[in-house]
Order: sequence, then C-alpha cells, then structure tokens
Amino acid sequence: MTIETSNLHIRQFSKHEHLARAGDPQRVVYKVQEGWACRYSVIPDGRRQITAIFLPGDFCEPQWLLAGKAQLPIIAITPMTVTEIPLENIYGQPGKGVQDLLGAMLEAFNRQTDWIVSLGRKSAKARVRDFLLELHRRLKVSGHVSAHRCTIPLTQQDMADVLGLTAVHLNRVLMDLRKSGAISLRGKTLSLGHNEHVQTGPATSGAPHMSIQPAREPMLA
Amino acid sequence: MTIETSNLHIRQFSKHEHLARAGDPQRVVYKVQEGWACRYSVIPDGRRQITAIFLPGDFCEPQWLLAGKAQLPIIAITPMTVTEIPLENIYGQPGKGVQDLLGAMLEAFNRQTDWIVSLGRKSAKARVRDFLLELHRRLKVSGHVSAHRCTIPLTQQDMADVLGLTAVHLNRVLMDLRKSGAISLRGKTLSLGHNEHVQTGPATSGAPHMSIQPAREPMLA
DNA sequence: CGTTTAATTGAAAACCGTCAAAGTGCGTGG
DNA sequence: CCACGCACTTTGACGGTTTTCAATTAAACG
Repeated sequence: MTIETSNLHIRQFSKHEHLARAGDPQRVVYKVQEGWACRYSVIPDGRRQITAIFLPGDFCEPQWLLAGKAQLPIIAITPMTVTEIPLENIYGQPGKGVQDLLGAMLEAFNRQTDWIVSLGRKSAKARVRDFLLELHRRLKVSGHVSAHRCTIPLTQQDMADVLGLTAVHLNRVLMDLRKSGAISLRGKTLSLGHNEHVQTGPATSGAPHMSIQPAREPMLA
Repeated sequence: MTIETSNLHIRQFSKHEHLARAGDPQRVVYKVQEGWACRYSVIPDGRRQITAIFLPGDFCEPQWLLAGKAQLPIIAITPMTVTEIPLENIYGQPGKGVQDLLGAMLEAFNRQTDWIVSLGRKSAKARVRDFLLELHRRLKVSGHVSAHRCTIPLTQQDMADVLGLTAVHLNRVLMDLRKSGAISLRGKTLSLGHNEHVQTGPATSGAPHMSIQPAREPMLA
C-alpha cells in the first residue's frame, strides 16, 4: 500500500514479506524508517546465508540505483515502515540525492569486506561478539538504543544465517558469552557489560560518521 | 616509475610491492594491464584475509572514486603493469569514465556478496573448486586462458588466505580435488576436466558481461 | 489452553586447525 | 656446473571446533 504525504511515499511491509525478489526491476530505493530487513541467498542444499542487515536509517539498497534491479531477495524481519525514493527523479540532478546513495553504497561495500574478514578468519565466538557489538553501534545512530542495552529482533536461526553457523552452535556460543560476562542476549534484549565499546575489529567500516572523501573536487558537484 | 604515453600514464609494480596502503589518499584508479594483485586485511593475531583479487582488465579500485582513499592495502602478487586513470579529470564530465567505474564497483560488490555466501555456507572443497572455476571464468574475459587450462600465480598460502583456510588444509583439499578428477592445480597450472563450466553458484555476479541496467534513463546521462 | 515456533541440551561424528617434520623446486652465487 | 639457501609444498599425528541428529524445554501466539 502506498500513501502520498507531502511528496513522500510511505510504505509498509509486514513481517516476512519480501521488499524485493531476485531479479525484480527496481525504480525506487527504500529508506527504512522502522523495522529490520535482510538480504539473503539460498544455496542448492537449502541452507540460507544472510548477506546484509537493514536497520532504521539505512537505504535498501543503494546499488539499485546502478543496477536498476535487485540481484538478491530482501525480506522483512519485523513489520516495517519505509519511504520510497524514486530513482527517475534523481538522474537529472546529480546532487545530494545521488551522493547520499553512493556514500551509502560505499558503506555497505566496506561492511561486506569486514564480513569476509570475519567469516574467513575469526572464531565463532569472536564473530558473534563482533556482530552484536556492530548492531549496537549501528543502532545508536538512529537512537534505537540506550547506553548498554538494545532490542535485537533476530531469531537465533537468523543470526546463525548471518554468521555462517548452525543455530545449535550459535546457541552454545551465546550461552558461553553470557557466562563470560560482558555480552548477554536474553530473549530479544542485548545487554552489554561496561567497556564493550572498545575497538574489536572493523578495518574498513571506520568511524560511525563515515562520508565520501573526494580526492580533490567532490564527485558530481 | 611513471611514463607518459599518448595521454596514458603507465606504471609498473614489482612482486610484493604495495599499490596502496591503508588510508592512502588516492587521486587515481589503476587499470590492470598485466599481473595480479590483491586487497587484504591483517587481524590482530597476525593472520591475513584476502578480500579481493585483481586480474588483468580489472579496475583497482573503483570505490577510490567515491572514498578518495584506500581503506585497505593492495599488494602485487606478481610483477604488474597498470595504467593510471586520474580521478580529477573524471569529475567534470560524468560520462563513460564514471559509468565504467561505477559498473565495476557494482561487479566488485556482487562478487563480495558471493564470497560471503561461499565462506558462510560452503565446505572447504566447494569453496576451493568454485574459486578456481571463478578465476578461470574471469581470466577468459582478458584472454589469459585456453579452453581448459590457465596459469594461477597464487601460492597455496595466498589461496588459503582468500578462502579462509589454513595452507595445510588447502593443500589437502587440492589433492582431494585432483583425485576426484575434474580439477587439478599442479604448480601454477590449473587444468579443468570437461564439463566444469556448469553453474556452480554465483547468485549475483551474474553473466560475464554484466553492465549497468538503469531503471529508466541511464544514470548520469 | 492448545498449537506452533524458538531455544536449549546431549552425544557422536565430521571437518578443519595446529604442530612438527620432511620433501620439492628454483634461483643465486661460488 | 654444482652447492646452497630459501620459499613453497606435502605428509603425519593429534586436538579443537563446529556440525549433525535427536530429543526436550521454554516461549509466543492465537
């Protein structure tokens, strides 16, 4: 359902509804207002790998501007509210709109690079810890978090599919982290002990407020 | 060393020389003419994860156009010849140059998504097989390959660092693949049995000749 | 409340890493 | 030309991590 509100198309998705399916032509990009979504692929044996998580404030997905279609399906993890950003209107004026999207694409790119490092070289425990800390960090930006506590609407199967683990093993790691103190996820509530903001790893995603840094002149000025 | 040849800056790198270091401002993007390079990160315990491989014909790295700097180091795997593409000259005219770079960035993005799936959900054997097949496929584009044979200048440690494995285990998988027939890497020579061109997996990287598919009008027309 | 979905636990096996050593190839210098 | 050094590959034995299969408990939802 689409509603026009002062030049802003608002749209809702219900839990487990697809925002896009593989190959769908996309003439809009979504900006998430409320709720979580993810991009995933399913391999032949039926297992799933989640390859991106979309939180409030995120664009979904910037690269649709370039590709004109969704390569992979996006599904809502919770009920969602999004605004639609039409791509047609953006071509003519290569200004702030395009710049924002390309900057967001760069962020997403760097986040993927970090996940390759995580999946390739970190233990299950470190992956889980870093993932939860990253979620907490990203949620801060949109104010969905108090100092040491936030809500994670993912099931353990969802997290396992992000982290390249089985749900059973993820569960064991979560228990382990609880006993180790510091990080505990009970139900949907994530609690961080103190001193959990320390640098745990992202090499590229960098500072919370990363933006485009042109070599000389701003691109597309 | 930089040589001017009809408006084309040619540059050489020797084996193991860095094309860029973490944080380096970049006012150019390279186009690889000869040789291989890779992007990597090193985690605190000293282990390395390679997050991109650059082959002849590839841009290294398109996202420098947006970021204006290298987030991660790039190192030459073999001696290399590259041409420099200055970014300043490209800003003014948002034409083919920018479009090529953004298209290449999209390809790199999709390739990273595929590697997340591979690292997260495939066995070591499938990862190695798919990686070697992908290299063969990519080398075809630049004609560095005969039908069922090509040269892979990577050491087994390099490949292990791409695939998130130890060099010892990678070696065992390679032996296993040789005995299983079909795929064998001996020295630097990769030989494919017949019928190894079948679809093994990439969900997003798509057809060899992927290009930007605008939703309506070409972006930056 | 009953039904469904998600979380938790246990035991066994498969997969992959670690450590240590030996073998191979290749270029450099004597 | 040969000997040496060096980097890379290969092998074995062992241990740890993660998966698999199966069952049970707890929580969420009508």
